Amino acid sequence: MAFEQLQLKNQLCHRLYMASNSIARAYREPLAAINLTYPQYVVMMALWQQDQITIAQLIQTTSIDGGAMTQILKKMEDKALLTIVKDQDDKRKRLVKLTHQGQGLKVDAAEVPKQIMCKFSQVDAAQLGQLMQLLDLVVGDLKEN
Amino acid sequence: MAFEQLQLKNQLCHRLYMASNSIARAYREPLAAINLTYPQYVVMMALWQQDQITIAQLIQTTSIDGGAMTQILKKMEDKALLTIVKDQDDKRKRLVKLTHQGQGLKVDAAEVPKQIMCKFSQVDAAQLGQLMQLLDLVVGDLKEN
DNA sequence: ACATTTTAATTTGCATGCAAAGTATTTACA
DNA sequence: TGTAAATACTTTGCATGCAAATTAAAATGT
Repeated sequence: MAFEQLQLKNQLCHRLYMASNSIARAYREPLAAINLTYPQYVVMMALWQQDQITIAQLIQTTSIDGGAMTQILKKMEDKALLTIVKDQDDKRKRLVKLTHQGQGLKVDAAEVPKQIMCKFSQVDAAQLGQLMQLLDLVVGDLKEN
Repeated sequence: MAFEQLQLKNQLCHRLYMASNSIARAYREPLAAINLTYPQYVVMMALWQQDQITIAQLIQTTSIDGGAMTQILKKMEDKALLTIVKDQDDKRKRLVKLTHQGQGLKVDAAEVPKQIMCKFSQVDAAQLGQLMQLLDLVVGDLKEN
């Protein structure tokens, strides 16, 4: 029997696993400088894009797990980056809102992507674009069942 | 000031985050059928490729964190998939060895990649190959420094 | 209106990823 | 040779990702 399919080096999943961990690791230092973890940074990016959204919308935008989101938001609220208030129209929902401090962090955060881009020497911008397109296709294929 | 770099939809890291989680999620069911978690599956693939290696070699091959590896191997040993013995030449080292049962699992595991490939409809084999190459470049760039 | 179902969040338990500290051996070096 | 440095693992603490159970509130159906 042929087991090429079980060769680690032929596995897309393992490439993604390594690439995802690698880039998360690369973000760790720059993000630590502004006191954010990676998922917290993703939440901030979502809120800088659109503020005053429900937790469900935040989950939708970020693809972060709901169970994790509760914990992440709690820590971010402790750091006074945002506040969470009940939606008066639908009391099941809770609205997430950036604080002044949370909004201000955007300026410092803008440095983070630049620092990351500096790390790329073998890959050019066109290839990164192509890579993102391919990743979108993969995510799309895996989305529905 | 322009903040395009902080747009979530322009971030490679977020694409990788989603793609990696998506594919890990896709593996969950098929792997549960053979009672393996994803990292455990990676360890098994490494061992099916080369058995009787040290934990350091296993870490090198799989890119799994050392601290996590200890725990993962412990659970796999409990499931009787492998055994761990001290290397008599260098007593710091420990050798990981598949059990008969661990070796036998390879046949069932061979079905897993096939089931995953079935999920891809938008992406063809050539694109998957290209994607893997690009991911290698990214990992390479992020490796040093 | 009332019960059922659906939606929005939180909570809990398990399995990592990762940094940092700790232990046991082995190597290297003065 | 004796001590410092390096190597191979393990342990611990924190932050998720995810599934499953739970709670609260709103929407549906009869």
